Amino acid sequence: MVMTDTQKKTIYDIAKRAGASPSTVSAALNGTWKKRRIAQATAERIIEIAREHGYSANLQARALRTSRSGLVALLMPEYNRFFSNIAQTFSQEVRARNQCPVIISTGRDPDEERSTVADLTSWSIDAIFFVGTVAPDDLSHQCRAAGIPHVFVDQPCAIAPSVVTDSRTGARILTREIIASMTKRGRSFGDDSRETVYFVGGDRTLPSTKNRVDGFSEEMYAQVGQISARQILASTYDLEAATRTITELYAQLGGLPAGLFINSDSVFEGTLRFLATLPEHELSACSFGCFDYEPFGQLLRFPVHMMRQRHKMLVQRAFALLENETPPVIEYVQPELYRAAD
Amino acid sequence: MVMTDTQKKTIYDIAKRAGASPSTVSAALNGTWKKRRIAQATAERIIEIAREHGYSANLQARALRTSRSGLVALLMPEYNRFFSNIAQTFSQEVRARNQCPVIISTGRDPDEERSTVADLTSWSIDAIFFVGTVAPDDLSHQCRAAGIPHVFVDQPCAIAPSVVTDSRTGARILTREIIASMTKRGRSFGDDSRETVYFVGGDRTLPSTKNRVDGFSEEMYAQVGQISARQILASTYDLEAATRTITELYAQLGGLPAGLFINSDSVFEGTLRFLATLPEHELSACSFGCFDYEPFGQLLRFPVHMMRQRHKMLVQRAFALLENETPPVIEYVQPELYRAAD
DNA sequence: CTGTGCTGCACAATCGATGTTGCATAGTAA
DNA sequence: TTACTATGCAACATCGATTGTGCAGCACAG
Repeated sequence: MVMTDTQKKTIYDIAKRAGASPSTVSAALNGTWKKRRIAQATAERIIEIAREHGYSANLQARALRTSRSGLVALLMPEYNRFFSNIAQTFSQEVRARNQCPVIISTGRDPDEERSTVADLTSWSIDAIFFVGTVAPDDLSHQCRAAGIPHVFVDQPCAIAPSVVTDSRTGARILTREIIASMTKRGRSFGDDSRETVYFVGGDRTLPSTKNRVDGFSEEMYAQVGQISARQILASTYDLEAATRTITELYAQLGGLPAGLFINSDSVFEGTLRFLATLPEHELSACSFGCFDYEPFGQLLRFPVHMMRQRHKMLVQRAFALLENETPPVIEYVQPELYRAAD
Repeated sequence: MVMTDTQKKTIYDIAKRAGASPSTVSAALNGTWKKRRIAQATAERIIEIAREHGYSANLQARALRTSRSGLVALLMPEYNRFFSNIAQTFSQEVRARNQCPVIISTGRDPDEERSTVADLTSWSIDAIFFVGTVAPDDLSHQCRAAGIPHVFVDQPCAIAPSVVTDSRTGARILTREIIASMTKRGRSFGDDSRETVYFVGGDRTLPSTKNRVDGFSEEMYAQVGQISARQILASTYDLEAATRTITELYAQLGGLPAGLFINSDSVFEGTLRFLATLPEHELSACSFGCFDYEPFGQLLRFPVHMMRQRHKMLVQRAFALLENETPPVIEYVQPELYRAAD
């Protein structure tokens, strides 16, 4: 056996070995030989030789020629639990379609997002999935200009197909659960500003947070008859900031409120850094709900109700929208309530 | 303003607009114009025109010509907490080098790993980082054959540069901590098979688990004078399997053992699914250690000591090895102990 | 006025795969 | 025998950027 492994094989090499022309080899290897009236025997012989020599096509060359790369990209803000789940499902779905998943995190930076999309278009990417992006409309325009099919997940875009969790309904249900839990604990809504539910974390300029705030407010209003702007502490998803927010709230109220609506996994973690310092009885007097699912949340020293976003469904619906070349619609996926044992 | 956004710009278009030749445009735009003795004024004019027209290079064409893609890949088994952290750091480092990170999960499937590497070589990838791969030697051979620089992280390879956590030492330290915690709880090592520490989870055929088992065993032997094979329950990283394992152990022992060495995040989660069903006093009688860092682990109803792998350091050292073209060495990074308040 | 050297750029080959066009040969009908 | 079609394949242009080579034009020395 000659060690020719390090030498790159091209269709020209294979053509020489097979005594055929490069174009015949190309046709044989990419499956179009039937269309191109290559004899089956010839095709099979070429395929065999290619296999023997460990040939694999140069994908740059192919992409340059066909202007299709076989790459499908996923842009997401960061690698937290939710996004990682999305990424995992995305990878599987792309691979199932015989394409190559490319996953890129842009850290919630709009400039980074823009330049990444520019990069991707330079790679003649076949499609882009945007998850939780900051500036959907700009990105959609960019893609449209480059003729790249794209879809938004978890963050709606007015001018492109989107699949999002129904945050408003989810937030209503979660709020209802928190209130029910409060009642079980014998807390009732009073004049004391501690005796109510506070909404912590997220970014109100983003639709998902906005919808959760809306759902929260609606349910509060429906059940309690009032809701104050002071109850909404939603300015960022940042973990450290969440720790500060809850610490300040605690100081200001002179203790924990009767209920906490925690927006997202990262806020959950940040909040817990403070909560972990509190004595048992303070924690068990408060009712917690988290809009995100965190398995470890089931196992804390106190019950936490959670809304689980159905990441698999989100991704699969997104593929469906993409493949049907749907016009700009927003499709909603209902989240699931995880009800803690109170 | 003419809307020419959808038209793809090439150096030929720019050349026409600038009244220059494509090669001059190329040199101006890719920064080699000085080497190629293009007048600064010409270069600047071309650059300006290109910016006006929103030109961006066709990366396929560049890669085809130069056989360098600007892509750097990370292969990892799945998106758990540890790997996601690695991915995050990796992305930042790659971007800081003006290259494009490509992250792919292969689900611990050797065939998938092989075919993915084959794909990547077809993309003339510039370098590959392997994290927690199943068959390092095969992969290294593949890369070597294709002339692709590569490095292994968290899983050593005998024939390529590797950066791994010092699992043996880490496991010794964690075991020491568990034993100390047991002593505080007034548990001592006796004939009763409950009165000792059990090692749960992981895959002994993999070096990292093997080293942790070794470290665990050494420390047990050093402190207690004996260690039995029955104490090692390490056959898989699977989450569900971990739940079964701890359930069976509990049934078999008639309760929790005095100490548990939990190997990895996923095993932690699986174990907790069972532990969450137990009453408080049983949990507080057992000493827990986890070889992985899980922020929520600090916030459970019982203390858990954790070894935190330093993912940032791992990735940065891996880049260093790659860039210095180090010969096959294994570099060790010490993990950090998180000591729970007992 | 010729020769030498430098500056500034254009020309053309090249990377590897694709696909259109065209040219032989064989087979069939008239 | 002639005309026509179908078959099987090779030639060649092409995708867009890179890069080795060549050639004007100019300055300056001899």
